[in-house]
Amino acid sequence: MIRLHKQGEIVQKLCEKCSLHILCMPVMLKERELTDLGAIIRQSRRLKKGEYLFRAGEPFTAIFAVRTGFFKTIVNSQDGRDQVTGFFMSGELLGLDGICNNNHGCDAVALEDSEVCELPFNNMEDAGSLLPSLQIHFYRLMSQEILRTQELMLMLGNMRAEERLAGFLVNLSHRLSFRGFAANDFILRMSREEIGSYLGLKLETVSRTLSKFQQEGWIKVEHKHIQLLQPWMLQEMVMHCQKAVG
Amino acid sequence: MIRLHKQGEIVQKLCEKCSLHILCMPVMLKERELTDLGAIIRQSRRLKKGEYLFRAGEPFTAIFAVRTGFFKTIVNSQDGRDQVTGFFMSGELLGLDGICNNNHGCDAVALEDSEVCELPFNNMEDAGSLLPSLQIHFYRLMSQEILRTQELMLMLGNMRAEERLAGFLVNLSHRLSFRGFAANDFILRMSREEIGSYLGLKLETVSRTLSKFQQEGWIKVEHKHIQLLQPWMLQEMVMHCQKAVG
DNA sequence: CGATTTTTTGATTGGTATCAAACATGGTGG
DNA sequence: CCACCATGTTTGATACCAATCAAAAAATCG
Repeated sequence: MIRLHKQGEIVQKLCEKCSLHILCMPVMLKERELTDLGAIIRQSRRLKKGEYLFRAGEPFTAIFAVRTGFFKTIVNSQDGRDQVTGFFMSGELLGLDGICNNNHGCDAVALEDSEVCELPFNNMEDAGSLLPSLQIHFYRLMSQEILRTQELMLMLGNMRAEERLAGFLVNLSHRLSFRGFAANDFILRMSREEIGSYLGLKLETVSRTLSKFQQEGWIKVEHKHIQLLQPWMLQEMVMHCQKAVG
Repeated sequence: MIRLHKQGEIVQKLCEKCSLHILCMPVMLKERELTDLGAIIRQSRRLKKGEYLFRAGEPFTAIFAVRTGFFKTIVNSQDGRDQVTGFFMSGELLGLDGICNNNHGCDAVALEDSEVCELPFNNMEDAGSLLPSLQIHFYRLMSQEILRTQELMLMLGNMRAEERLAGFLVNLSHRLSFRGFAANDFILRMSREEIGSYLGLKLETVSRTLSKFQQEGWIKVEHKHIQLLQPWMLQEMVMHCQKAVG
């Protein structure tokens, strides 16, 4: 938990749902450990829309937790084609794929003015040996990222355009509501093209599919403002998709 | 390194390239640490072809390193469709996605008679605090798994059937050669359908594409026996694919 | 050897990409 | 404040790749 912030209460609320909560809330820890942990989280960093938090290939020194704002990550293939591999909102972690080779495996770009907490990885290592529970917590976070990419693989490998987009909207809705935002009324921070890249579709297909969902009465689309009118229909589509269409 | 094995030398050779090498080779560690580490790796376990090492949902207690043989992992989607998410050969790690929720996120099935080393995760936690370098090594392994799935996502999201299969063969070739096997002459341990599931293709497409590669003279296919005659052509196809086809 | 499973190959269908053009949006500078 | 341009979005027509349906051939297993 970052201290000395003007809007202390708001920050605390954000932090409650953060993956790094345990690192920031020394209250739960013993007195001795508290002092040791003081230096783990470094002061937050602000980024303007479009700014890069890090780029693929840059030396890896820290992991980041989104405090406010929205990010995307992009992997660059050898031949210039690149793909969005994730969208990250407050409380979510960026940069875990950099640990492996000591340099970042993807670009991270702010999709709106944002703020992140920086966790230098060296401190992390030290803290891990001091606090076994922290080490395990961190294993969990990394494992969760593996689960996330597995789910995405399932979408990319098995699902049709409509199912992928439905899955995307439902997932976004869940994550927003978990963080206390409206589940069925939100602003898309990313372009149609970025959604397409993430889902392995072309931007025209994304646009067409959103229009179709609107015609069906399942959602309301006003540019980037999305309302889920019948979210259960989207959920349905992700679950047994071949029936819903065939 | 498992001791007291009949074919000591062969085992040692296999272990040299194993991800868990560092856990098994106490030679590199100080005397005191050696004793502590004695109990980390548990005796290996044998599985017959078709046997499950673990199933999705089962309580997670250990991570496994393939010692000999070949495995696939499968994620089950809610509606019954499932997808192969990886193939694992000797030295590679299975079960990392189970840490997150304390139960396994996928099935792991032996594709031939196999043997694994079992690493109880509790021991792992203890060992991590004793040996910081070990903890970091383990972070690296998990990060590597994230990188692997990212690469696969790129294939599933961006590539055409030919490119995916070329990428698959090249990847297999690299991993085999890293472990001292022939790079351009190997036996596929999995069926066409399993390859298809992994690559987001139907088995017919896999079969057709292999036939096409053979007609081009790039590979030789004899059932499960594959020879790469012009591996650079496959590599080429993965790198700048649109040119090679358009 | 026969039964079952896997693989190959062909014909057709269908979903998404591609190409193209109109339209809306948001930011910039006059 | 508005005109303007660059960018992003929608929608339509067409093309193409891979899925599907189908059937024969080959391999595996008991």
